[in-house]
Amino acid sequence: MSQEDFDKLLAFFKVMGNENRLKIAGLLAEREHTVSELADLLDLREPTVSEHLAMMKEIDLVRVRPEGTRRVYSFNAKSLYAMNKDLLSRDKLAALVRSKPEDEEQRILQTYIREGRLTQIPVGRKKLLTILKFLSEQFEFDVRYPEKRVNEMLKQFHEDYATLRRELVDFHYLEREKGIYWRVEREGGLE
Amino acid sequence: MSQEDFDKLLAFFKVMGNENRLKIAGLLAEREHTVSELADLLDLREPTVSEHLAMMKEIDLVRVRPEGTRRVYSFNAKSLYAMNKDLLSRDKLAALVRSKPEDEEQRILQTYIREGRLTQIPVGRKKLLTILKFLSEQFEFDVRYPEKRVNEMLKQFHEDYATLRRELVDFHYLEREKGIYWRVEREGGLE
DNA sequence: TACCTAATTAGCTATATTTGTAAATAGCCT
DNA sequence: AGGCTATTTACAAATATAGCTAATTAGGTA
Repeated sequence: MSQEDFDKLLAFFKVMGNENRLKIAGLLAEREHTVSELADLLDLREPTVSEHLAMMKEIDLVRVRPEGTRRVYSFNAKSLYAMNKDLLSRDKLAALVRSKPEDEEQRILQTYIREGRLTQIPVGRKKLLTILKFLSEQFEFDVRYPEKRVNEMLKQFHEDYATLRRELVDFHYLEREKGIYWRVEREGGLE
Repeated sequence: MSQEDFDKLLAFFKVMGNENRLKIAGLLAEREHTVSELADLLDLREPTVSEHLAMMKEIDLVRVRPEGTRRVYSFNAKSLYAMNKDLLSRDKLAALVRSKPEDEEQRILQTYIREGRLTQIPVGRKKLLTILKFLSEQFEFDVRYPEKRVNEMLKQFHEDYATLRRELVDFHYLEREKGIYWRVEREGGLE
C-alpha cells in the first residue's frame, strides 16, 4: 500500500470518525439536503455543518449543487464504493506487507517434513507456526478429538507428540476442555 | 441501521482515523508484534502503544496472546472484513436514519391531498418534495408535454398550477426546454 | 524471596478538534 | 441600488485526544 493510499484511507476514517459527520453521511445517503436543513436535523449551527460538509467534500464524499442561494448537498456513493473496493479490500490490506506467504510456507514445510515425518520441531516462531498450521489441517472442524486420538495423530509426524499438542493449543490452532480437543480457526498471524 | 450499528461503525472509524493506530493495523496485518516492538517501529513509548492497542482491542480489531511477560498482538482480519461487508454499504448508510420513509410519505400525502385535490402547497421542504414526487408520477417518462398540457394536469390538483410547475422544474422532477416539459428521474432525493 | 523485564494504569500537559458567535460573501428580489 | 436569505469565512472558547513520565502490576528467574 502506497503512502498515498495510506493518507487517503486515513483521511476517510478521520472524516467518518465523527458522530455528526457520520450522521450527515447517513442523512445525505437518504436524500439530498441543504446546509440549514442539516443544521436543523442535527441541532447544530449552520457554520458547524458547513465546516463538516467542507471536510466531506475535501475527500469527495459529498457533492454540492447550488440552487438559488442554497447549496444542496448530496452523497457521492461512488466515492464510498471506490473506497470500499480499492482500499478496504482483503488484497490491499493483506498486501500491506505480506510477501507471498504461500511460497514461504511451502519452503518451510519442505525443509522440515521428509517422507511424511517432521525432521525436527523448529524453534523459530515463523517456522513453528507454519508447521503447526500444517498439523492443524490434519484435524477437521466440528470434530471432537479425545486426547488419546490427538496423540496418535501427532505421533505420525514426530515422537514428541506432547510438545506438538501443547504448542497447537498454545498457539490456538486447537482448543482444549476436559481432555477433549477441537480445531478452531486461528485468527490473525500467518493464518 | 440500528443505533448499535451506528455506534459500532463510528467506533471503528474513530479507531482507524488515527495515524498511529492505522499504522499499527498495517504492521499487525503483516505479522504479530509485541507492544515494545511496535513502540520501537513507530517511535512511541510503550504506554502510548498500549493505549492504542487497548482501543483496537475494544472493537475486536486485534487479539492478544500472552507469551511470558510479553503480549503478542495480532490483527483480527475477520473483524475488518465483517465491518467492510456489513456496515459500509450504501444501503446500510442510508438506513442509518431512514425511518420508514414510505410510511411518512403516505402520511404527508394523506394530509395534503383530499378528494384528489391539494388542500395547500406545503412550505416545509420535506413535505413539498413528497408532494412534488407524487405530482411528477402523474407524468410518464419519455413523453414530451407542452406547457399547456402540464398546466391542465396540474390544475386538477391545485389552482396555482404555475407554482407547482415551477417547483417541479426547480426540484428536477421535470426538465424544460422551449416550452416543452418531460419527466426525469430525480437523483438523490426521495427517489 | 528479591530482582528483572514487559506491559498497563494513573495523572498530567500539549495539541487538535469541534462548536459557537460575528462578520463577510453571494444570489435573488423589489 | 438596497434588502433579504443562505452560506461561508474568521476567529475564539470549550472539549477531546494523544502523548509523555511515573507508579503499579504480572510473569519469569536467580
